[in-house]
Amino acid sequence: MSRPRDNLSIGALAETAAVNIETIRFYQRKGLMAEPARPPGGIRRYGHAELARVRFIKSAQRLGFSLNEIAELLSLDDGTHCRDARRIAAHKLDDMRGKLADLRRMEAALKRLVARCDATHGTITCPLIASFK
Amino acid sequence: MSRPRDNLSIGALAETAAVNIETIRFYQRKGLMAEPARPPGGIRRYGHAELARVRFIKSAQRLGFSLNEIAELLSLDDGTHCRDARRIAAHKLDDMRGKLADLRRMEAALKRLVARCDATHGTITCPLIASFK
DNA sequence: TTTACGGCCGTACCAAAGTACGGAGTCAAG
DNA sequence: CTTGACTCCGTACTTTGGTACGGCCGTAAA
Repeated sequence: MSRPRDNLSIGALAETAAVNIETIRFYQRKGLMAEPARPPGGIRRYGHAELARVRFIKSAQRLGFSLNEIAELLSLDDGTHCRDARRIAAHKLDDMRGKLADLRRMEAALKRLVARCDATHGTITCPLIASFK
Repeated sequence: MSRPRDNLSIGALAETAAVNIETIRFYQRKGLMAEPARPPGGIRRYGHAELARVRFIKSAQRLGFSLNEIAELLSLDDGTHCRDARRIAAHKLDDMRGKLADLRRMEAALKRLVARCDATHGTITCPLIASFK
C-alpha cells in the first residue's frame, strides 16, 4: 500500500514538508525523528511516516510547544506506559487549556483594538497602544 | 500628581514589574525604553511611565508579539500611524485565530486520549499523534 | 567615616531552534 | 565515464530574549 511519494530523498522530504533540509537533520540529531537505515554506502529514503512526523512537529510547535515538549508528547505514543502517558497527557491538557484561555483573551483584546483603530481614524493617541497603559 | 511609587531605582522598578534588572537594561539597550537622564554621576530614577512601558512590553509579548514587533508598535505611537498599527494587529489577530483553531483540535484529541487511557488501561496508539497523521 | 548595598557599564555567556558550510561520497544522465 | 546534482557528516555560525559577572562608584545607615 505504499503511495507514490513514499520513496523520498531527504531533500524531497524537506521540500514536501516545507522545511529546510538542515531542519530534518537537526530533528534527527535531537532524537525527534529516527534516521531510516541507509543501505551500506547509500542514501536514506523517507516515506509518509517521516513526512507525518515532520508535520506533527511543526503543528505542535505552532501551538507553542517546545521541541522538548514535543519529544515528551511523542513518547506517549509507545502504548506500553499508559498510566504515565495519561499523567503527561493530563498535564499537557492543563497547559493547553491555559494557552487556550490566553489565546482567547489575546484574540478578544486584539479584536477590540482593531475595531477601535477603525473607529477613531486619526485621533491623537492610537487606542491600540493606549490600551496597554 | 506623582504617586509614592514614582521615584524608583532600577531594582525597585524591576521588582515592581516582576522582571529581572538585566531585562530592564536589555530593553534599554534594545531601544524599547529610554534611560532616564541621570543627575551627573548619580543614579537614574524611574516612575510610572517606565513601569507602564515594561508592563506594555510584557503584555504585548503575552499577546504573541516579538520584541521587534513591539518596537514597531511603539514607534507608531505618535498618533499619525494608527492605520499601520491596525494592520499589524489585524495580522496578529489572524495568526491567533489559526492557533486557536489548532489548539482546540489538539485539546479535543488530548481529552480523548486521557479518557481512553482511563478506560482501556491497555495499549493503544496515542490519538493525539494519530490526529496529525 | 567606614562599610555595605546597590546602581552603572561593558562584556560574556546561555538555551532554543535552526541555518550554513566544506569536504567527502553517491547516483543518474548524457 | 565524466559531470552535476544531491546526500552525508561534522562543525560552526545566527537570532531571540534574556542572564550573569566583574570592576568601579554613589548613597545611606551605623
